[in-house]
Amino acid sequence: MAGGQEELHRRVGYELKRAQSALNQAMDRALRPHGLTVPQYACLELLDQQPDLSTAELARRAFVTRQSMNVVLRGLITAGLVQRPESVEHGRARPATLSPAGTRALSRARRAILVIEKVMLAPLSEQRAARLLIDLSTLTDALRAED
Amino acid sequence: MAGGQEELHRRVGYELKRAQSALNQAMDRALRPHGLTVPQYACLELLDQQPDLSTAELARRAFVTRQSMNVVLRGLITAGLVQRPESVEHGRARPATLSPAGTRALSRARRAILVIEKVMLAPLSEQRAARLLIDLSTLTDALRAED
DNA sequence: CCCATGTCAGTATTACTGACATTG
DNA sequence: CCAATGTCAGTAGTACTGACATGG
Repeated sequence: MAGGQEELHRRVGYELKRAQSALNQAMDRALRPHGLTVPQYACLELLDQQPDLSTAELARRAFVTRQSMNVVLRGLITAGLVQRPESVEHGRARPATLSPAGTRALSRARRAILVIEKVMLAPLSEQRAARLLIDLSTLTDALRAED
Repeated sequence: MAGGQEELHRRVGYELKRAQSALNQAMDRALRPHGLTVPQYACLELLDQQPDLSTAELARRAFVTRQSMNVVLRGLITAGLVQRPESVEHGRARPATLSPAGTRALSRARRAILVIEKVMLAPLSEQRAARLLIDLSTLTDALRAED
């Protein structure tokens, strides 16, 4: 109950930032040879997991605004990795899907990323890694519940 | 040994990003009324913990380049929160320090940030929070060791 | 009317690389 | 000569806000 909690509080932001910074840098280095940025890779993963997502939906899942996601998406379309219909019969949302080239690019990029994630988790036991993910998720939910 | 590890690997990047995104957003909202950005606040904290750091040293501790830190620092100097000597007797490094106004601004901002960090850690026991920080640090070190 | 979406426009901040002079 | 620092310049990519039209 003493100052121990204060210390924890002061460090959680720092450790999170440090971890994300290291991961981001490592991912960026790994993706560069593939001509992808980290947000672009994230977008490809989202579309692979669930095709036909709209820009707005992709934005929510990547934690950015529609406008930012639109820029990322445009880059991927220009590169021929993502396709979107010019118009749709119903509604405004134009669902995006991976092109064959996009699927191939994601496949290659994913291999590089998996190596990084494996290295990162290597020092932890499987149980401990699982608990880490749960706790991270708990933190996030606590923050988002404050809105 | 089965596909369980694959699953963990696939999720660690996502959970880290999600947590950082939520924290960043919350901090940004909390700091805006104080006229500070997240990197600016981080810089003030670093200078409070250890005054007279050079731009390059601040950059290393904030995980950015000298050039980026210089921009952040210039904003803080313009706002009158940080002071740097025009020239130094010895060497090139110009140590930065908090001005009285900077100390006051940091003090106010820190209160807002501590609330956020407290909310974030509230769902975890002290022991579990401590373990989380240790594990995060371990992950980061594993990544950085790869360079 | 309301809400979500897509999109245009403008801007800010952070962040990077490259280059160069300076200091020890 | 070399390493670290500060700094100028240019650029990229992400991200934001504001605004407006459209579709259900």
